[in-house]
Amino acid sequence: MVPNPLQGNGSEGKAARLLDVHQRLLAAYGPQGWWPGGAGPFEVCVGAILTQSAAWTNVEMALARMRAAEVLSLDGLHRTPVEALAQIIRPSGYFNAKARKLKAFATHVHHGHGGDLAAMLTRPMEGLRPELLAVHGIGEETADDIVLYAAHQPSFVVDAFTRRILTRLGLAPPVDRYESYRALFMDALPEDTALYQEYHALLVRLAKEACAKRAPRCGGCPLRDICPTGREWAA
DNA sequence: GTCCAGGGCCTAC
DNA sequence: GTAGGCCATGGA
Repeated sequence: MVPNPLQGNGSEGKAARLLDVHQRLLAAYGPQGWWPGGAGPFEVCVGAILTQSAAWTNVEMALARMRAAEVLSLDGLHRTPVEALAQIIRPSGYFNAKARKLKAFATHVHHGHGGDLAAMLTRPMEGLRPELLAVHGIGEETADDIVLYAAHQPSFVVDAFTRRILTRLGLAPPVDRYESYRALFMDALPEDTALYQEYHALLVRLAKEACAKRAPRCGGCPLRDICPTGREWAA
């Protein structure tokens, strides 16, 4: 069968629509420049863990406190007791759980790669991603954050925003799984790290700017004329 | 006061 | 294999 791109059914139609969505978001918001190297790979890894179910402003507070306490390094994570670390990262929420996760990450880099984070991150993502997933506290989204923004390898990041936006656009995959969403993007898009980084950041921008969970502002949404559910919220 | 934020682990069924 | 509880702060 030959999918009709105009109907948005079939993988080819979805691929074309996903490319169209990126073009529209880029035109509306411009490049977002998330984690463009200002934060080193280590800080990206820490940020990826701290941001789990937390607002980024809270993560920034925690990172600043870690920097001030001189524990924002692999060595710093090692020598700081988990209880002390938890107090430092308090503002990011779930601080006891996240302190354990940070310690687990540091321990893994130490034991698995002799403390050489760069060596770990230069592994091809086919090996790196499963390796990260095996670390306590690193699930699929966090692993992809690290692969994409710290290792600079093309693994698409799916978050709650991505799912919400695709659902409203009528582009959600039939099976509601992380991997289904990830495959949707990776099958549709060329394998391009910068593109994946920008696309994900643009989706987050859209979610905050127009496609909020409650009371979305569809009037100002750059996707309003290609979004089938926009009308429900137009008033 | 309520809701939400750049999730993941653990346990029970 | 999956649904539900749990972890917790700060801003809107």
